[in-house]
Amino acid sequence: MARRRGSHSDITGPKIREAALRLIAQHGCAAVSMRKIAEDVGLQVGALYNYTPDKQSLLFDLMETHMVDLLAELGKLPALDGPIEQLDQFVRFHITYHLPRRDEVFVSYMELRNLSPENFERIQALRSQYEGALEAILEAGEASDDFTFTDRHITTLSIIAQLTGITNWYREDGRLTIDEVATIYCDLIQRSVASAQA
Amino acid sequence: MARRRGSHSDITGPKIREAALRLIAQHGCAAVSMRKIAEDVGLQVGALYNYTPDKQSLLFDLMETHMVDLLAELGKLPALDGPIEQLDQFVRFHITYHLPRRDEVFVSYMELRNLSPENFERIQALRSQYEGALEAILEAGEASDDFTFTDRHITTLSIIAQLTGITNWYREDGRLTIDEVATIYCDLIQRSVASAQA
DNA sequence: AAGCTAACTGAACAAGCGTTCATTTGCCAA
DNA sequence: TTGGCAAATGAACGCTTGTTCAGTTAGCTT
Repeated sequence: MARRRGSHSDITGPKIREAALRLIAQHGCAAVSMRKIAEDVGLQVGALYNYTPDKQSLLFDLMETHMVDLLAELGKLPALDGPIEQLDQFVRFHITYHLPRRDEVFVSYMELRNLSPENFERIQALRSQYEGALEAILEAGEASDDFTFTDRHITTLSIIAQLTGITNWYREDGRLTIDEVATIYCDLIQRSVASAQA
Repeated sequence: MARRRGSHSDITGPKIREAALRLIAQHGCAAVSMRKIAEDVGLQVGALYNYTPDKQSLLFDLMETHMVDLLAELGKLPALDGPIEQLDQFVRFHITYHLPRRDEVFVSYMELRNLSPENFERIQALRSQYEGALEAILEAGEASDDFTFTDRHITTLSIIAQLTGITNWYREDGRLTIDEVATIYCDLIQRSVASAQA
């Protein structure tokens, strides 16, 4: 066989995805044309269609990849015993995973409304899986009397929002390292759910 | 004088703003054309330009109006004595003001990147003012030993993110009233900043 | 009733959009 | 060295975009 798919494709494919991710995060999906993505990579528009059937699929692929990768990494965490330790682990994982991936997070949250209904549902399902992991920790903590809250599900969503909000203000060259931010949030969140000390 | 500005203008102006806000919140600024806004109101495109010089100004106006109104309402709150009461008041105000204004909140947060640099700065300044009000409460609570946290500014941003996230999942026809949500969040947030009991 | 003018129409503008495809390029296997 | 095919080009498609503007409509003021 001569010239299998992959000689340039291995390089160009990821380059397109990287450019698309960066540009869409910056300007929004509807504001970034296929031509601008191609220009950023150094191609003509037509070439993009060797890598994606259409713009919608490209957007969906970026979002799905992010969510799948996130869940895969979450699954690799070592199992811990107590809910308090598990909550710390989750919070720290969320922060250290998300902060170096600002573009992915931005796109995955802001471009949901530009997905077709079926694509939207698939991303939502992945997101629910992630939220479910946190809610399970809260449930365990409730059972062991480590945690107390008025409404478990809302507490889950509250914590997720709190954590995801970090990507809106965190700057790598700011005064805090990712680890310091993680420590601050572990403290805030543990206190917000901790049962009153006996 | 005959036919002063205002005979139809009083009605059409707000109708355009309402339609623009709703459509932009739903689809994003770049995805909503001036023609779609006009169609929604029942006009031809050209008529819109009697009310806004261009699309950018329309978007900015929607965002600025929201922020200015928000700050005005915040300013009307009765002054309370203790930081704990002030924090409760702020949280409850944020929730009751924002939840019935989902479109405004959505647009004000998601369309920041579609603003020109100078318009962006003006909105950011208004937002900082709002965050400053919360930070002042936290500062007072720190001084009175009611509150304890690792980093005051980050705690401020964290609480704002936590509160603003509510608009992403709250549904008017859901199982909780706005007041119930407010109570849950007052509890969560108070516990996350409260000093250990003596 | 008449006339003024705010409000709106409808057509036009150049530019840009997503997508398609016949054609060219250039690397690799033979 | 040559043939084959993946990869990229470049032009074209019909359509939509934001914005402008000369002209039409209609309601208030006199």
